[in-house]
Amino acid sequence: MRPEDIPGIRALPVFSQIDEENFERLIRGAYFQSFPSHIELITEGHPSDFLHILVQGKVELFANWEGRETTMATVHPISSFILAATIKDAEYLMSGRTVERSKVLLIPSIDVRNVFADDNGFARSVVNELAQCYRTVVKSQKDLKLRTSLERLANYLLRQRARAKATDEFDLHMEKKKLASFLGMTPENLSRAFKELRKHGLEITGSQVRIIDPVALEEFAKPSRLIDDYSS
Amino acid sequence: MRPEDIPGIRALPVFSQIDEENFERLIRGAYFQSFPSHIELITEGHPSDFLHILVQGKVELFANWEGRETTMATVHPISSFILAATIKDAEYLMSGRTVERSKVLLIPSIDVRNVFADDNGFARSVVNELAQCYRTVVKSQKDLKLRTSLERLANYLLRQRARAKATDEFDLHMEKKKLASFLGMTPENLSRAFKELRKHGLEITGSQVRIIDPVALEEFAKPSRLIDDYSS
DNA sequence: CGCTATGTTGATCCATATCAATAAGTGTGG
DNA sequence: CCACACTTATTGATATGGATCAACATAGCG
Repeated sequence: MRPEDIPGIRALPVFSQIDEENFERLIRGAYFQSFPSHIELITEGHPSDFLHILVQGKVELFANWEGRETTMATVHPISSFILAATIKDAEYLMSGRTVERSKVLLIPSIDVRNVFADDNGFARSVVNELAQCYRTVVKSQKDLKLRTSLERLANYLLRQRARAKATDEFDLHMEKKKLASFLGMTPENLSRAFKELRKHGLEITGSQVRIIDPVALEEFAKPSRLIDDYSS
Repeated sequence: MRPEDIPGIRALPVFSQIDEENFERLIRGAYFQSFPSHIELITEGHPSDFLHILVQGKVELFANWEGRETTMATVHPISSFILAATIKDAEYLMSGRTVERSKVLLIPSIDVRNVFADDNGFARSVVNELAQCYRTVVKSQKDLKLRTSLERLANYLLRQRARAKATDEFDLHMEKKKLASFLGMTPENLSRAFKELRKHGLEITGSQVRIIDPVALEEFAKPSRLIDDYSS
């Protein structure tokens, strides 16, 4: 564990309220590992041995059933993933793979559970983290059940725009294939959906998105605080 | 608050690790309320004033967007709902209405947050509860994205069978209309799906389900521990 | 530079939604 | 307790969003 990496980890919301001594305990057994792209880090159904913290790169969480596969989420630095499985000492519900060169901090799950049992500040941070995760999935569920794929795409793009500090030109930071899977559609359908959104003030060239007419796009997408606001 | 109701509340997992004194503090400001059927208890977008605990009856959690509506979950006694919003002091993401005469314990959210801040056992119970909620929604998301509506119905029925202690004859404890919405389909489609499942060993008369051939149904549904096991 | 995976476009198919008409429940008030 | 009204459930006909299949273009990578 390189000393210069510690502050970033320490600053994570999930570790913010933790006692200094217990934080030491946590990272004592932890270690960084670098992975090339397209490496499966965790596999659904396996027990949680490590809490993963993505420090650099990008990780896709996905799930399989009967030969089908779907992208559930993308993890960006710096954030932890599969916290719930670690705390519950349960098996992973999702698999995770790198989509680019990534650096991950691996904290033995047993240490996480031990510190969780001892450190009251940490327990409260975990609550916040899990409440956030839960509410995010609920929003995503509403998105899936209440909207058509075209509406989901339009709202997704508006959320990306907000993340990109409201600039009207930004990059899809994802292969279209994965974006399609994330949005619950096929690549072909996504391709056509992008064309369809030209009617609502959108342009796309490769992975470069340009929102020509934000008002028109919003008018079509009808974003909702209760679905699209990922800050609460 | 009637004394005879307390033990059931106290026994809830979410209150199990709480200090006696703090439990008192929690229920001091709490009160029971009885509602007829079809009453909206909470509304999405509103701030969380009370943690709700359903003691008797049944409550449907649902969500709206642009005139559309979908059933997200059904709450059965005895369990709390909208815990995440209460802890985070955030607005509700779902609305809730009674679907039959129900009795609900209302605990002021402010008390819940105060006790959460003071009581370490409670903080840990909340973690368990939220981790459970999170994993349940993730499973439900996988169900939605990886399966067709027919497969979702078949697996739903197998889960109900497990809940009914593996008896092959049981009641749908829900209107078909709501079941359809919960499963992400229309009532018409559900009606046809039930008929289709006759090929796979299922019979239904009104709300009475009979699984004639559990093996055939499982063979079709292909239930998965990582989607359908609601105990972990 | 060429192989392989991704993306696009067109044609077609299918699952599911929508529309419409009954039928069957269910709750309410007389 | 019955009758009416209203909601829910079923069934059929049709429409459509989205999937699948296929061919080709493009781009990223070794």
